[in-house]
Amino acid sequence: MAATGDAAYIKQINRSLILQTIIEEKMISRADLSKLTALTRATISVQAADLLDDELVVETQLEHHSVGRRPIMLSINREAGFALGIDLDYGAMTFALSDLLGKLISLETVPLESMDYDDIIQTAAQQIARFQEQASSSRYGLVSVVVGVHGLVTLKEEVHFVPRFGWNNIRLKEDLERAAGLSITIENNANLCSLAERVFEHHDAKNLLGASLSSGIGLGIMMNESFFKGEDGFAGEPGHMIIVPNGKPCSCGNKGCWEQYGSESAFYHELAEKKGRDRVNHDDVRNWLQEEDKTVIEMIDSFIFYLSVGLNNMINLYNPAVVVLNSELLRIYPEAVARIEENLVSNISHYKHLHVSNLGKQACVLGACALGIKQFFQIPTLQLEAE
Amino acid sequence: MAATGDAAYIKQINRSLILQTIIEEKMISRADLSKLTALTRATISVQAADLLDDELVVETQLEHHSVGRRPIMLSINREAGFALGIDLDYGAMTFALSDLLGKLISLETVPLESMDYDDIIQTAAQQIARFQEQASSSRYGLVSVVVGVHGLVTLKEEVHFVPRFGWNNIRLKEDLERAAGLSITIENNANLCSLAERVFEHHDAKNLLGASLSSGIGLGIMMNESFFKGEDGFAGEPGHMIIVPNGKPCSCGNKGCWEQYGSESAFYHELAEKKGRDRVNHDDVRNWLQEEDKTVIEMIDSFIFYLSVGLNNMINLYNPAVVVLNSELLRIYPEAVARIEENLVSNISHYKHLHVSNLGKQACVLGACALGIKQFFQIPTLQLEAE
DNA sequence: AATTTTTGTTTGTTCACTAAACTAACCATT
DNA sequence: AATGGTTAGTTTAGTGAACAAACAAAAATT
Repeated sequence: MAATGDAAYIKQINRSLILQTIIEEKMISRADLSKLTALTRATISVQAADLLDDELVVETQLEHHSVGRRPIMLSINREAGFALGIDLDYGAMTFALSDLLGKLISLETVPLESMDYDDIIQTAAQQIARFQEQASSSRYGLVSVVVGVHGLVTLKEEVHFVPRFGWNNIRLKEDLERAAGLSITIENNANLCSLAERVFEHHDAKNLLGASLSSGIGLGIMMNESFFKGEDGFAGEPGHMIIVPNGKPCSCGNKGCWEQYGSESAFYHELAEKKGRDRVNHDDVRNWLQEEDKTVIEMIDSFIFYLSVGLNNMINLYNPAVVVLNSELLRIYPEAVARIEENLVSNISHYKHLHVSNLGKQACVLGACALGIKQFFQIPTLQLEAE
Repeated sequence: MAATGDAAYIKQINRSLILQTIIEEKMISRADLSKLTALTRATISVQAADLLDDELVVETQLEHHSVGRRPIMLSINREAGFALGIDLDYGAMTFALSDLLGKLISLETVPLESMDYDDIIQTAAQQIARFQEQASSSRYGLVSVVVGVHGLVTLKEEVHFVPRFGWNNIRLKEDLERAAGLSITIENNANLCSLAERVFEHHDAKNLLGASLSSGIGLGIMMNESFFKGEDGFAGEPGHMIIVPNGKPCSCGNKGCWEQYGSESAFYHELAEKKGRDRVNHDDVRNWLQEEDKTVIEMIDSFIFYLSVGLNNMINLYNPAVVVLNSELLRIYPEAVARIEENLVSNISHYKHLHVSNLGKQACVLGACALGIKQFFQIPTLQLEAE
């Protein structure tokens, strides 16, 4: 059983604390680390020596214009290793390589021609090998590979269900690890998006919801610096929350699910019907909006009403500090946030801020890199600059 | 800043682990503790000596019928102190005194004649003093006083809002601590109910939802052995989840909130209307059910439909292992669970078990005692026998 | 040049753990 | 009764990481 405590455990705790403080402060002396962490200067010196030895931090001499001995500044050796984040989306895989402070080194999107599982594994493995080669000259090489999957992922990182690919209970982790020859982390894409918002954008939000609106509605829940996953890892499926009893039928077996009313594809689908078209896309909507097309504005208002109903429910259930909506549609509708907030009037709902994401489609890969960095440093919280 | 590690911290971690193991195993030797905790026998001996010294555990010699030296069994000194749990409900306060293993020593309900805040504080303080006297001969006396409040409680234990009492931003903790002269913990009643279910009933459910249906719908969320509270402490207010857009108006300012459809009082209210009565109560419904009254059965079915809609939503958002419904109404309708489960058919919803609570109205005070015991022993998880 | 101030290192102590040897107590067999 | 085997619990020596305090280094101020 047992997670017992011993000296090594203490040292690990304090090492994490020190690393985390260095990342937050960007550049800091041993003396200041001692003040911030409440560890003695002696302890800091020993730990700093270990970190220097491991090449995880570097020393810098700055000029100094106050009394006392000049401090030796410590900062993260950001190129000691690299993190690879992968967004395994329908139709395309996106790869992001970042340094240890989350700065993007390269960002590439590879279209997925084949839907065949083995082909996808092969393509991914080839790309991973390429990035591994690119990172190989650094001290630690590729420190992590994290794959974002647009579906249900269990606590054991098994892929339980991915609607667009038609995958059921796939052992993606094992298959990809075998093909690529290194350890891989599988995570739900909405979780990665919410982590990205937390790490790169909302440094004050300890409790954050990230909702991705596209074909369905994905929800990433960051509470107290960690993902909220529930018993199996399936927490946060708000798309199948019933908001209209006996409403539109849904593929899940129920009627009136939120994603039949509040997802972007529901919006496009209904708009196409109203416009008597086969399909409409993002650019059509943008043009209609510039022309102040009445039908479109009415439909957006209706969309926002149903969106707000679901948001109201999530806010009541999770009490987040910040809610981030990742939606291409809302990005082109400047009043979106104001319009939604007009609907969030209950005196029970408590949240601090509602935003439309700035990270957009990069959120998933950025979150994947961030997760890899967190794991590598073994730190519970991470705050980085997007550049 | 900083929660740093040092030797004392290690010792505390291992002490908690040992105490928790003794509670789980009820009676265990040092040698077996060593096996279960992976600490060496030497370490266990030192810690056991401390615990004996603190009178938190006692030694027992049992007869023994196998080879080798006879073990000295350790078990919790259950009467070293007592926990007091208080349910501050509208109209009545319930007090439960338990030993350190959660066995009820006394259970008393005091009607609240006055609604005046100061009178309530006075009454509570007097009762607390009585129980403190009762516990005073033990080594630690009253080790904790936990008050369950039927409303929103912040992370700092401020009472933000209690509908039935009309309280807003009340400093109940401070006022009661001053009047009673000891430290007091304030907690939301639904949280305490869910803790009680976890501690006394569902020992395998790491992730549990406890929903209390009465005048409103309260939700206690136990995830990974701790309360899920959100940014302010207000997470889990499903009563104000909108399940009927533009539905019945609610006091919260929205329309179509779940508690207008799925709470017991909504049910009674609507039934009274249908029956052309001023009001109906629990016994009326029980009688009608025995007579197989058609109106009542129809109405229960409708109630269960709306109840299921909300449960479906909570299950999708939290992915719990176990959902416990605390409802007097459902207790007298034996098919309740089966009927609800007929509605939970989505292939996205994941939960393991749905139950109607056995603890009923005692859940809150039992959970309050359990919380006090957890705090006193400083252990993250607790499993006790209800007797 | 001497003084003050701050940074970082060195030395010695404390504390909780482990490992291994030891003592204690019991059963089984001869 | 004596011996051997087995399990329970204690003692002792050693390790690692923290802390405290003294010390050394380096800069600005006087």
